[in-house]
Amino acid sequence: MPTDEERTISLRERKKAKTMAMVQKHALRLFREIGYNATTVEQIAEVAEISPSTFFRYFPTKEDVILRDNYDPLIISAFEEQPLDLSPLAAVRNAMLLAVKDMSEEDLITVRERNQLIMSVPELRAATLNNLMQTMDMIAELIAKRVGRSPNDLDVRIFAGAIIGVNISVMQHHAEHPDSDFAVLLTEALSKLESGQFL
Amino acid sequence: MPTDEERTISLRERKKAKTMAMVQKHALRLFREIGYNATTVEQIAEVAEISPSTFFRYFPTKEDVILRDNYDPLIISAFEEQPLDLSPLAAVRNAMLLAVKDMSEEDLITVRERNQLIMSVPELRAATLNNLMQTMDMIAELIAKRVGRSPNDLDVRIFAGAIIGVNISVMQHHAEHPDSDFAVLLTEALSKLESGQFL
DNA sequence: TTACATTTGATAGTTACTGTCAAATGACAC
DNA sequence: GTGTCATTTGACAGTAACTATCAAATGTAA
Repeated sequence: MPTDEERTISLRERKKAKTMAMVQKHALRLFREIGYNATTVEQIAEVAEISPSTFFRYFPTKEDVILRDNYDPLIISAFEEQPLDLSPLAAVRNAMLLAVKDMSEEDLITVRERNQLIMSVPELRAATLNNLMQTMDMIAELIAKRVGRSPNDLDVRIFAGAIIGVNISVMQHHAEHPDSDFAVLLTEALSKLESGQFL
Repeated sequence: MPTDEERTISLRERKKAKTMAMVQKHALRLFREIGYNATTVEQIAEVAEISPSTFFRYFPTKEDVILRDNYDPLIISAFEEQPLDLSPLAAVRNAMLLAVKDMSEEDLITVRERNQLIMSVPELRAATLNNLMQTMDMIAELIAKRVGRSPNDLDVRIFAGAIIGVNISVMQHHAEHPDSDFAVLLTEALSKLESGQFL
């Protein structure tokens, strides 16, 4: 008995989604079991029962199998719902929190494990930081629109940079202290940024 | 007639330094002329008149030929000379500025060109951001010592993160606006961070 | 000049990734 | 169902960034 989704999404699309999920699952497992660099794409392809060519059709790089995520759109839509009387930073903070709060307990565990892996593998960390620059640009655009400035305005950019920098610290801390609550950490950190009183 | 340096440093060491400089010079030129990805290590080795094996002895990765720098030690020593009555952020700001001010006009041009290249090549940008995390850790350590806290203290880390984030924004802006004065930009940016009044 | 330590180049791998093409598979009209 | 078309897949042959190894070349120091 097909669900709603299965009715609207074609068999082809369903198979693709399934394959992609399987590949990611096996890849994450292998990376944790024998290490990121020690795991070859060939091995991943083998356990996921696809050819190496197909692997690269789904994921342009080996890194991508871990890094692919979609938080930015979530943040964008959450940000645009924030009341205009909030300060820019409060709006960003709420938007980021909403994106986190939307996740199930299970998702949070996955995210945490993923984060630990990323932070411990230089290649993954570098690629993640690179992605964060896109997020930074996105934040700059959102803020710029809100305060009626250009996204290229240096002040806007600095603001976005500080937010991302704080995020990186929190990610790092969270990877080292897995029991901490990411949402709480992030809220506090961004509040300190607003007051200018870090220490 | 050998100079002071030539007297204290062996022929072997002098040759190595010369080779390394040559390789970097040719690599930078080729990257700018035909692009980073289009330039192979083999090509660089050929024009620098060394074997590819030797290239990798000098530089562990192709990226490294561009990214290798030594600003951190400069910042450390400059930081430790800052009077204790300065705020932590003022001390960091002064230390970073001193590291920049120490450079000759020619150095500044090289740094600027290097920065433009780095920011325009994803691989180089990613690796640079990764390196900046080390700088972030270093700043956290310096600050921690100064205010008598642990380098793992989250507040200290957040502070260091914000500083690095601001730095990234300034680097990005400087790459897009080569005529701007990096030192001035950075000073203003870090001041805004201190007051908490970005916008 | 000799004896030793370090550096270099040649060679043969491995692995992430790219391009191409024919075979397999799903979509859709009938 | 059946045939036709578009999409997806796998096999194959490459490229380029590294890695490991070993003998030849070169600097060092007595």
